[in-house]
Amino acid sequence: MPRWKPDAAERLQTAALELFDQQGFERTTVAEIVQRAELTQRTFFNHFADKREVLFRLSSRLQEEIVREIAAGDDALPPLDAVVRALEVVADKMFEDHRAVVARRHAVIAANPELLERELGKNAALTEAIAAALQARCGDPETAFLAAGAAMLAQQAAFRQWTRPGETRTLRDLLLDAVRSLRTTVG
Amino acid sequence: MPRWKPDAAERLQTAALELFDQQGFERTTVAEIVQRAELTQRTFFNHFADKREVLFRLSSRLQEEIVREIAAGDDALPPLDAVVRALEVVADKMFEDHRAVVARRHAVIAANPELLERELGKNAALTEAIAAALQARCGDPETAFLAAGAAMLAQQAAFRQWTRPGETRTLRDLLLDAVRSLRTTVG
DNA sequence: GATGTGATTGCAGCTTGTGCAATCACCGTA
DNA sequence: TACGGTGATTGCACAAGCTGCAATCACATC
Repeated sequence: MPRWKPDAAERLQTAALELFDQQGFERTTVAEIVQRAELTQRTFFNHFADKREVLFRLSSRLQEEIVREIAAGDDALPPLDAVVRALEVVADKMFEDHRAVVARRHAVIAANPELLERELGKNAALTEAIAAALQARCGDPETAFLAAGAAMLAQQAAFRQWTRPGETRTLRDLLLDAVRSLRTTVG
Repeated sequence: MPRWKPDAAERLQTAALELFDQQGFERTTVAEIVQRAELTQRTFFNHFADKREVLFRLSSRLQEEIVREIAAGDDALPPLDAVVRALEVVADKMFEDHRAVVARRHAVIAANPELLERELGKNAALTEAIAAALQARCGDPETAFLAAGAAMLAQQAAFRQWTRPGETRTLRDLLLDAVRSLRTTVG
């Protein structure tokens, strides 16, 4: 028989999400999480740099997908459209079918300032990565940064709406709406 | 004679900034900071919620000024222009004459992921406050959010440039340039 | 002169996070 | 089958961040 039960990281994430959801992030200790996942504290910190990171297991993959999609896109597209198209593709691939889980996770994050800060950090890193991908194509760093930031702003507005109870439109449609609104508001 | 030396919070901030600048945020302990400021750890945590917060003493005042300036502005201005005007005024009042100190502080923050996350949190809170101030005037929440986010994006681009060594233009001018670039990129 | 206020302090204790060494199933190779 | 390397997990000791509670005592007020 195997020495350990498989999927330690996933078990830790699941246990953590359940506990954070029930009793809040601050009122949950790492000791409780590892007890539920039948592991030890040391193992928790082998998998995750800190207590917050357990909720962001997929963000690096998300960033890779988006950057790849930008690089694979049509070079003739204006920078903002290039990013938006990539976000559409990834929204369909990684979000659309998991609205309930994603909304649940987002509620946990939104309920705690520390987790919110971590998410902002991930978003900022993603924005930088997008800007770098754009710059590899179009050149000008400031344009790349502004296009990346604008796209992420629209994405954020769309995501907020998408996780509202009762909302049924797809994230892709909401993103396109948000881009239209942004063009009106800025232009 | 007075029981304690005055301005404890300011002394703590000064001591912390010096130490962070010399040896980095992570390599500096709260014990070192309070020793330099001639206070105790308990007093440090009476003044600041955590070790990072010592670098953000002025951010609440900054937020108040900007929100007040938006409320005091011309009601007929489109939302983005209303925010930009407020940012211009506050840039002149609180930043323009302190480029060296501000750049120094920004370098310390940029050098550490934890501090960067905290700054992103402050910026997000400021964006929400701006959006709320706009919404009190123009109504639509999504437009308010997008205008606030777009203005903060331009502000961020301008600030980056303003703190570059050798840059001599004013933050106000750089902000207006960034808004123009944003309009081009988005529109 | 009595009294209340508030900034500071000491201390005990919990939680997060790290370095280092040890364990032991699994895998490839001889 | 035997053998040695790999890698995920663990225990332990410890630094550092942060909190609750009670005590101090200059200062202001009456």
